[in-house]
Amino acid sequence: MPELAQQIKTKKQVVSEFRQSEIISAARKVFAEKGYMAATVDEIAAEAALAKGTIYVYFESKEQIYNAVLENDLDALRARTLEQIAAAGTAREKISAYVNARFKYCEERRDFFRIMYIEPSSSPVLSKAKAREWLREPVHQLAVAIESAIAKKLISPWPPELLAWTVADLTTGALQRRLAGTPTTTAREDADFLIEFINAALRPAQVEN
Amino acid sequence: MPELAQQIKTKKQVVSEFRQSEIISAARKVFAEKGYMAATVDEIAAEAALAKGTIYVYFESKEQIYNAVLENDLDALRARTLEQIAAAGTAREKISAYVNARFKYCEERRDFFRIMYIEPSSSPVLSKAKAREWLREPVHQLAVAIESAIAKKLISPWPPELLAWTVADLTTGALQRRLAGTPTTTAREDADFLIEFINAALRPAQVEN
DNA sequence: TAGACTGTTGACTGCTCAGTCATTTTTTTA
DNA sequence: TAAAAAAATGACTGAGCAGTCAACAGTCTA
Repeated sequence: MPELAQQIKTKKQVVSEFRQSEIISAARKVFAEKGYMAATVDEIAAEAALAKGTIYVYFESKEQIYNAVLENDLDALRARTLEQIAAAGTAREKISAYVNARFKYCEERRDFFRIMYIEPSSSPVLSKAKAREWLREPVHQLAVAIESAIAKKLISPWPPELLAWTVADLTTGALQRRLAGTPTTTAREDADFLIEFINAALRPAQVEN
Repeated sequence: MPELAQQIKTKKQVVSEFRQSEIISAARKVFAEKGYMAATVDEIAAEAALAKGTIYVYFESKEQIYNAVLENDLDALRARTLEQIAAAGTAREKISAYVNARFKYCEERRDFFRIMYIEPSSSPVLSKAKAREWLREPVHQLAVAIESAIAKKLISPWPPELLAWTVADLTTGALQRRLAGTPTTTAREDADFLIEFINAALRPAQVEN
């Protein structure tokens, strides 16, 4: 009965994945609150309403849980950002799309962003270098679009990669500030300001006649 | 013999301060490498070539050592940035001064910046909120200068505080990127690009005739 | 329903590390 | 140079926590 075996195995996997995602959700919350080092596996277990032993059935270590949380969310963020960028037409629109995608995702997944922005890179975990790797592709897409816009003289001739990273920095900075305090402005206002600011900088210098 | 007592006490204080600053230096290095949580007092002691017990003669706790490191360096950074801003004339020059002061200090005090940019805020330590407090004043000075430049129509009419924080974000972002990887550009190039970029954005929109 | 099997549990173990303090070393005083 | 004072030391203690595992609970099979 190979089909049945197949069936059983699949069911098992489904349950296992469900448990894993439950644990990841609990861990995300705890890590966002305490940071990697200060968070305990007991807390994650309590948050997930499971015993510690059960956690270790589905994950090998605290570190692996942490990596699972980050990989999961970084992957989704990357996919979404790339999607939005691809859907946009001009370089300026792609930049808007980038900024907006980040702001939106940050609102939706506050805990993930807290981990991203607040976590030390020096833990024995997925380093910020690895995380940066994940963020690289969207930024690179921006750079490509910027490059061709520069060729068409639509925007000032600056190094495209540098410009793209600058857009990323502005977005990160604004989001970090929002996460750090109680923001006095709405996310929309902040995002719009950023986009306006970037567009102003990109405006090619007026040609002297 | 009050003078002698005075003398003795002063000498004691001098020695004590010397020891403290030795410990702070060692701690800065270790914290920069490992982060607050992962760093151990034993490592700091080894780095300072002292026994752990001696550390506890001059500081009450690991947390206090950490705070001493940050307060010390944040204070110097703030003072220097304010100085440079004050010395500059126009708003644009003040912005340059801000960016340059940060870049310079970052080169000089790599370890401090590593702690600043890489440390979790969630440790039971001087929070990023407190650190932000320290960074607030220079940014505010920038905002003041920007405000009056806007009044003179020298730069685009955007919210001054927001603009000032944007300058800070750009600087922080660029420095973080430099610290994260092996930079392919010089600090000068990065700083100059930033300043150019900001100036381009600040350029008032050309008036249509 | 007995027995086998799968998933869950939380008390327990071993290790790390912040902080202590009785002892030793160095410096000062007389 | 001997006694007293100050500074430095590092072995030790207790707390906290990652990871384990023998026992238990729930589910399926014959």
